[in-house]
Amino acid sequence: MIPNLTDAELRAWQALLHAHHDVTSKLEMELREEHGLSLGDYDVLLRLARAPGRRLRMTDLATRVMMSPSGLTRVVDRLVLDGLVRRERFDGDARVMLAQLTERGRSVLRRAARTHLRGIREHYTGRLNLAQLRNVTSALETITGPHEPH
Amino acid sequence: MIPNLTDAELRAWQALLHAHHDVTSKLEMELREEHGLSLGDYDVLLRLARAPGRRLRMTDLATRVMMSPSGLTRVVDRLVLDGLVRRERFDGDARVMLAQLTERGRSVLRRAARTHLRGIREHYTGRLNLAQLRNVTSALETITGPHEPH
DNA sequence: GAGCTGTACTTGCAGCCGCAAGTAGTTTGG
DNA sequence: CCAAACTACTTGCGGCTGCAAGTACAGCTC
Repeated sequence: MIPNLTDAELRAWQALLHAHHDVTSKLEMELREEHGLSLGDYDVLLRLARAPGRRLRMTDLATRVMMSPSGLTRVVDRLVLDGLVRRERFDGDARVMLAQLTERGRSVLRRAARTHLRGIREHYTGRLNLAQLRNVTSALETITGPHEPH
Repeated sequence: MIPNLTDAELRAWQALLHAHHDVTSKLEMELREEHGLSLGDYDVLLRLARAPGRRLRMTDLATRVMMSPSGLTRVVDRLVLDGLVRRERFDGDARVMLAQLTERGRSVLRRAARTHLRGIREHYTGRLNLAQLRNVTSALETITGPHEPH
C-alpha cells in the first residue's frame, strides 16, 4: 500500500525539479534583464507570432501557454500597456477577444528570441548530446502525451 | 549570430516545460486536497525529516528547497502556525535560526508521503520504462550537475 | 421569444514569491 | 577594543498567479 519509490524514481523526480528550476530561472533572468520580458510574456508573444494573422482568441492562447484564463488576462493587460499586443473584437461572437500581436510586439519578440534561443542552447540543449536530447524529449513527451508544435 | 535551434532542441524545451507543469500541478493539487500542503511545504518537511536531529539552519534549508531566504521565512512561518515546525536558536551563533520538525510535522509528513509518492509514480515515473527513467535522470542531471541526495 | 444553460472573458481577492532594505549578531583589521 | 565589513534572517513591498464570482453574450428549448 505504501508506494516505496526506488532510488532511481526519486532521483528522476529530483532531477526534473532541479533542471526545470535551473534552466527557467536563468532564462527568465536573461530575458528580463535584456528585454524586460518574463518567460510568460515571451511565450505569449511567440504563440501569437506563430498563429495565422498573428492573433488568437484568449482561450486558445491560454491553453497554449498553460495559463489560467484570468492569469492570461493580466499578462495581456501588461503587454497591451507596453504596446506589444492589441485587443480586438471577433466578428460573429461578441464574447470573444482576440489578442493581436503589434508590429512593435513582433520586433521586440524578434530581438528577445536571440537571447532566449541562445539561452536554451547554453543552459539546456547544448549540454546534451544528440542521443540524450532525443531520449529526454521522448521520455518527457511520453509523460504528457505528445504535443503539436502549436 | 542568430542561434537557430533545431526542431529537436525546441521540442526538448517544450517537453521540459510541459512535463514539469503537468506533473507538478497534479501533485500539488493532490497534496493540497488530501493534506492541506503545497509542494513547497512538503519539500521543507521532507528535508527536515532527513536532516540529522530533524533540524536545519534556515540558510541550508533554503538552498535545499531552491527557495530565496525570504521565501523560506514565510513558508516556515506558516508551518510554525500549523504546528508542523518549531523555530529554535542555535547555540554558538545567535543569528542562526534552526527549523525543527515537530512530532505533528513528522506524522503529517508520513501521511502526505503516501499521496505524494503514489502521485510521482502515477503521473511521472510509472509512465516510463527503466531505460527511459535512467536516460531522463542522467540527462537532466547533466544539465544541472549531479546532486547529492541531501 | 423568454427563460435556462453554457461559454468567453474579466475582476475581486488572497496566496506565494523574490528583491531590496532593515535588524541583529559576528568577525576582522588597525 | 572598536569601527567596518560581513553574515543570517526577517520585513516591506510589489509582481504574478489562480479560484470563484461577476458580466456579457450565445444557443437551445418549450
